[in-house]
Amino acid sequence: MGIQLEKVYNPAGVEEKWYNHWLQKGYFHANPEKPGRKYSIVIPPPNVTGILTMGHVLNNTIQDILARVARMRGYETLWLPGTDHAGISTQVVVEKKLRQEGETRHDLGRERFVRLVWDWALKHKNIITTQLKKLGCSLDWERERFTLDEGLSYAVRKVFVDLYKKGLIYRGERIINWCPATMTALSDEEVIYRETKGHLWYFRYPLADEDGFIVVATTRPETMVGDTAVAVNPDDERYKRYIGKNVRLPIVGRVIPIIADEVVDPEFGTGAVKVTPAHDPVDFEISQRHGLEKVIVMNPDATMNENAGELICGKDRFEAREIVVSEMEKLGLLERVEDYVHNVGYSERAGVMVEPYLSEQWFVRMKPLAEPAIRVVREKMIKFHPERWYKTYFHWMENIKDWCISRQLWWGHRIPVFYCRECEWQDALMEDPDRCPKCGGEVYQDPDVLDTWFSSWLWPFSTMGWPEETPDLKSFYPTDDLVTGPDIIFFWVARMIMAGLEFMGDIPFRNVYFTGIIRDIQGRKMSKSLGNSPDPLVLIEKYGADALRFGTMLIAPQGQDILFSEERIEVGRNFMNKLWNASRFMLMNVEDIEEYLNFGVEDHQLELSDRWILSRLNSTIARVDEGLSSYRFDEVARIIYDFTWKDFCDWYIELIKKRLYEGTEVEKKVALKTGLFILRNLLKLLHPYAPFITEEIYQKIKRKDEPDIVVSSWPVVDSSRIDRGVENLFAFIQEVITSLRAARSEMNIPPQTILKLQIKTNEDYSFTEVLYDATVQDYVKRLVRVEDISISDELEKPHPCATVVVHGNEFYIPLEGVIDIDAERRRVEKEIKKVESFLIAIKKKLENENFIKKAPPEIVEREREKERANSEKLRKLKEHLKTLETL
RNA sequence: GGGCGCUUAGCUCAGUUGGUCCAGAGCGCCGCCCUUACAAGGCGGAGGUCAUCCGUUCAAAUCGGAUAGCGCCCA
Repeated sequence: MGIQLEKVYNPAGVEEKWYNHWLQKGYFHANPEKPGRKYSIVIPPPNVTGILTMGHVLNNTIQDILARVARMRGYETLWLPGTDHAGISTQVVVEKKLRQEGETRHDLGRERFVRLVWDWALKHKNIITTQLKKLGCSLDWERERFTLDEGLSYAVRKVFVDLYKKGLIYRGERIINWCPATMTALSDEEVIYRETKGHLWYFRYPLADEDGFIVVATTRPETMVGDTAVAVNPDDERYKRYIGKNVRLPIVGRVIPIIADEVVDPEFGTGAVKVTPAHDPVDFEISQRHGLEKVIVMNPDATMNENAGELICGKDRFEAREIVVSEMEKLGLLERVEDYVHNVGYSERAGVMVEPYLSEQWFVRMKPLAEPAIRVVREKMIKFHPERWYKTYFHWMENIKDWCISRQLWWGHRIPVFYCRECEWQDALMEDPDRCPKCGGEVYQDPDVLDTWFSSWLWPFSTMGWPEETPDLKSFYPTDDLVTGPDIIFFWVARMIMAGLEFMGDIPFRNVYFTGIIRDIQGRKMSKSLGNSPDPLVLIEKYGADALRFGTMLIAPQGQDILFSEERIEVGRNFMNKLWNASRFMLMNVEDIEEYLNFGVEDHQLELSDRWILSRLNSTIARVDEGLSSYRFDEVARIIYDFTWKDFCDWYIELIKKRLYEGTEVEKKVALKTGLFILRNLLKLLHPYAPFITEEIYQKIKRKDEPDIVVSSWPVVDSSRIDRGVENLFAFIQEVITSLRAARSEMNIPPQTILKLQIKTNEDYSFTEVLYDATVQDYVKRLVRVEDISISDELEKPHPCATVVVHGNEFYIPLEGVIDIDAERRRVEKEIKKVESFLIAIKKKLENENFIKKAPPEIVEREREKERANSEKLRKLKEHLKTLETL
């Protein structure tokens, strides 16, 4: 009875079985010594503490597709896994946990705290790596890395020391973004600007040496206690006479100068602004130009410090704001308050308002690193997909600012700089020193750690063993593709390019594919707080990993954000089930698979449907290859989907049933062999998208000595099998069948009713001859449910009947007995209307002299042909309508 | 303020170099069917002035410009 499969595909069990099998066979392990072509990708390391999100599903499915295709194409393929220690967010999570137990990290001390975070991180790392395995990712787990690994930490230290010696790392006092919640500095990229409703307060600052005052507008009243000047634009006529005079700062009583500086926008507020050098980046610049004093008025936790004066010392910045405003009002110095919407920076991780804060931090000088990184992208040594990200990249790179890399955290790579307690000595070193090399005094290490991205930017080569010259680096660097979200183009992509060029002397990757961002169906970003972020593991359990992957790919157009809804995954599941059942059908007709695979088919034994499906298969392979090489993963998914469902299932399988059930032994074998050939290739094309189900089915239809699908060979286009003639002929037959089915349905003829059919052919049209072919007539009989066909070029039209016209040929369905004349009349009238409006459009074209003159001849000819066929169709339909009316 | 993107069927989106799809798919909707691979299915159907306006062209959903609305990034 053939090989039996379950009626419904059930992914549970199947997925784990094959993943373990693949791992056990070592298919994902890359050998750098193996001769031949290499392919490599490094994973964008997910946060250790993270869990799999839909974003990861999208991103890693694409990488897996690339890796699996490369593997099947015979490349020695490395997809390198790993995780990121995610400095701030990990430390925040563990501190929060500690707080619930009533402790702080300071209670534990640095060493114990870091150990605690390590435990936590390692525990979580397994969660995300297990999830990636569930998704089916073909990662080389023997090479798994973590940014705090010994090897990677060594690379980080070496890079720091090298850059320090080169003078590209320096320590300086600057305005940085300070996160008062986590009490650390942040880089510019870690600040998110959000439009925020606030106010503009107009304060009167009394002149110091005469009556009157100057009015300044500010959004941050609490910082006024740190003002060391008032600034106006030098060209502002209103204020020219004040420049050089002084004001007495209310509340604190300090006398500060009125200065002129170009950056002051006369349009903002009153045109006079307060200058608070220690709490505003622009004011800091002004202070540098004018030699102003910088007064820090806040503590690291954003409470006001003793410099702020008694009134607000110790108060939180927002409380201080209210106190200052009411005090100013009390003093009669508050002129007015306006509503004001402005962009305010928030900490990416902690979500609180970032404080521009003067402090001493470590920086990387970026300009010298950026220059070559701009060049390699400009010269297209690295390509971006889609291309529009070039512009974003260049804009950022050309306006690059120094990178603040020190963080006041404990979790991370400690800055390898040592200071002497006795003398001025300081240095960055690869080995921890015992004593000061200069004076022999006691030394201590800088307490801060490095920005997490300071290790991530080395990822493409630090994971491969750099600074050692390893075989991995030789074989797999530069990597081929990087797949990531555009949200980290600055954080990560740009910096990796700089690091690759600086330390490897070569680009880190050849192509960057930027995915879209997954949103919910309303277009909102997925977030924990909205609760709109589905758990991919739940989806995998419900629908299977293949369905999740395929469904996601189907809706992920290049460079566009993706609106996710679970229904999309159902589409994936339904497709897997369809494939499963098509395979089930093929297999239930097979007793012994080897027998069929060994059966040789001669070309003349192929039927029209065989030639057609072989042609379709090969053009499908070509389109899939093309789609993959242009990173059109959604399009490739659609091409495979359509070929499988429409061409293979709806048409081909339906057409071979006659041979399987009623054909000779040879006919049956030819049909099955061809069908299995199609199925085998189809499974291979689909495997990168849906690795599990394709392996499960392939195992049942492969020869015992053939390799598993995961390491089988990628289908190659056989262009001798692409036959446009056959495809056109078949399209005609499809049109005949579809038109007859539509007629049936519109006349409410129940599916059980078997019809008779008479065909009056018209030899003036190109495909007519094929209608006399017995095989083709069988196609029509089976798919339209007709039992008897009579055919001739001169045929008496039966009365009453339904008439369908396709390419000049008339198809009569005798309607004796249970016919519905009114339905046929309605149907024909509708059809006539359609043809008429089409003809009007064509005639309009053909009557246009310019069209005849200027359009290419073949286009004109095509239109003429359309006109001829449709005029004839119209004439015949009208005739038919007349006969119907006489009834 | 600068840059980028989007606007096609009720919903979500395809439509790669302008003319062989009188505009396609999935979901939803309507009708008929549990036809021995599949009801997670089959067959058929309804539904769109391709945001608006102007232009280029023999020909525009497709190219150019302007407008409107939405979204993102940067300052």
